[in-house]
Amino acid sequence: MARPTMEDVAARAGVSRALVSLVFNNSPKVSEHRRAAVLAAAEELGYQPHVMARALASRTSTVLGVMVSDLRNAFFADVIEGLESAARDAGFELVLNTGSRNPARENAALANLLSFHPAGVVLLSPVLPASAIEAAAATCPVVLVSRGSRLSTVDTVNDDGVAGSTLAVEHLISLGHRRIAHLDGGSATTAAARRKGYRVAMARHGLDPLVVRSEHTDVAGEKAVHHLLATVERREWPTALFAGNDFNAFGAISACEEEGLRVPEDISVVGYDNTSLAALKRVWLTTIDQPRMEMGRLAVQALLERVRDGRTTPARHLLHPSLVVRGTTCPPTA
Amino acid sequence: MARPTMEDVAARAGVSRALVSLVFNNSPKVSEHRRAAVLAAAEELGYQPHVMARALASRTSTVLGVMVSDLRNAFFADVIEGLESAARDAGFELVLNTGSRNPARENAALANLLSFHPAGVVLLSPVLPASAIEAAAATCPVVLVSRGSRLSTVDTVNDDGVAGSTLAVEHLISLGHRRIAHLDGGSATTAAARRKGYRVAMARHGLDPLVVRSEHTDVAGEKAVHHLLATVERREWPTALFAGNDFNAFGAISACEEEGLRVPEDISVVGYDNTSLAALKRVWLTTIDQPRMEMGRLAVQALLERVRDGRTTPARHLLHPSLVVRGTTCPPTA
DNA sequence: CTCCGGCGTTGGAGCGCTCTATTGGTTGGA
DNA sequence: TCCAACCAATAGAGCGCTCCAACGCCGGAG
Repeated sequence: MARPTMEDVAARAGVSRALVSLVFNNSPKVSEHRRAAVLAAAEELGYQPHVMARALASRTSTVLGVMVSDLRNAFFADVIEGLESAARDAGFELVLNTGSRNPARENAALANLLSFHPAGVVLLSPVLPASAIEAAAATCPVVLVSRGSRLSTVDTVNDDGVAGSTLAVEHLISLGHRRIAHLDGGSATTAAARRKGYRVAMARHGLDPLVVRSEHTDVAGEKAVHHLLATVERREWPTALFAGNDFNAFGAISACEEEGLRVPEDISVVGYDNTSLAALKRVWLTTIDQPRMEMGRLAVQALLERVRDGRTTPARHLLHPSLVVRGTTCPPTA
Repeated sequence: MARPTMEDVAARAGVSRALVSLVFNNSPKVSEHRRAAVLAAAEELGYQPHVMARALASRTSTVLGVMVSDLRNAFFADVIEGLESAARDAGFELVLNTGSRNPARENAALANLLSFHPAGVVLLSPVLPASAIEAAAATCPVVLVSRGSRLSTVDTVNDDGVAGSTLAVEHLISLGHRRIAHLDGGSATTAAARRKGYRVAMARHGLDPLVVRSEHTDVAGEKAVHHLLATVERREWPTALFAGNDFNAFGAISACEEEGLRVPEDISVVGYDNTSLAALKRVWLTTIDQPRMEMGRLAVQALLERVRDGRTTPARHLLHPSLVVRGTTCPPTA
């Protein structure tokens, strides 16, 4: 278990420890034959530089802390893949932590991350109070994903929920729909922007908005539709539904079918998020896709700009979502 | 950004650096009033011990490396939650990495993890060659999750796929089914055990097995069912399907409905994995649940036993899956 | 033949911490 | 009264590495 150190490599290669260090930081001022000797010795011993020792000595960290509010949410998995690939390219490593959408645990998780003295910290949709985020930002660069902030010390990466909703509504309108209801995401952080985009888009076309209070779950989507159909006169029924997210859409589709409405012939449904669920052949949901990997990459980039280029102005990335047309939308039947 | 060190705290509290160290390792041999003074000073300065420096000095690491072959798979998210909670309880931190189910990238990810000189490494369903795993095990304790191994230097944590299949088959038989087909998982690592359990359980009840080659995806499940129904005489059609996993089951259900078979009235379906998909109200799939969090916890425990208690014999955890009865199974209609 | 500049190389200090050995001060039993 | 025993506290070495200042060496200019 005792792993070889730089000293061991130096001894075996017949050089000084400093030279080994230079080789491993591929300094140009090392003669070719020495470099080869060092590399050979390292190879034979199975030597691998000690990240922590390096961090300590160089006073710079290659660690990027990542706090995920909810690992189970597949959305974050994609963002993390983006983070990971960007981090690897830049020579950084990720240290991951979960907060389970609980402020106290998120705080502990964040403290934990900070104890690594990381180069930067990425918070994925944290439920932390702004004060905690501000405190962290005093320590190292912080970037928020899927959560806004006014703090000038933190960067943010979000999808443009207003634009996403607009895409959904415009798509439905272009198909010929005019009575389009929105199943609202309630208290979810992303819900407000989506609702706003819906309202604005509807207004632009002179259409009356119809917002049904719901949540980002399949059960809520189901309930909302039953409620909607029960309270609205039949001939006033919407011909299209724009759900707050894919799960909600899934529940909404179930409810529609239970009510004897075929999707999409009788009623079109659009989701949001483009989760793996939406791509299942059976569901084949028309939905709004957020560039998740890209969001991860941008988060890392924002961090690096602060670390390497010394940027101090806040970066505000608002990414453009895109429409993924699948099988749950079609023109309304006259 | 310059963070306070132990030296700063010591100076402010009017004690030596060593005393501060003792306080932070809550040694019993520190007088109460000094402890209070140190804690107060640390609080005022916002001091937080530097994990890396500590690791270096103590020659022990509190880092647990985790390599996830595929972060997108929600299965691993649950396992990681288990790892995380167990690690936190034991005072360890997770360093995470992804391999994207690509041997070369997994190798790089593993090397990366090892450069932290972690206390141990958890590999979640790696596709790495055994030799790479063996090499890693020479460096620090290694535990494999959802992947077997003969190496005596590594521990393993798996679910008992044979037992899981048995549960599924016994459930169907107890409902009165006798013609039960299995939609095989093909090359997936877990498929062999599931297939075997199916065969054994069927044989025990004197029933003829019917294995349909498939994959762990919804599209494959759909295809398999269409193929099955096309090649088997109608009166010989199975009354129940045991799918290789939930996705496969989902596709299978779609296909059944397309063929005019109602689920579960005309045909029962059992999945495997109890993914979040299975719990969706619309799907409400009877399936086999793996104790994923528990698997994560056991993985950490296995590591700790090697690190702390010096265990050198391999641990082989085979966890018992359980049956989750939902809405896709019922007695066959005579 | 001496001197200088530059290159490849090295010693050593130090990053923030732990840990062993040791100090100085207090008790309590002989 | 003295010393062993004990306790709280500390000095200092060292973990594996980086980085700066300084070194020896060589070739070419003077």
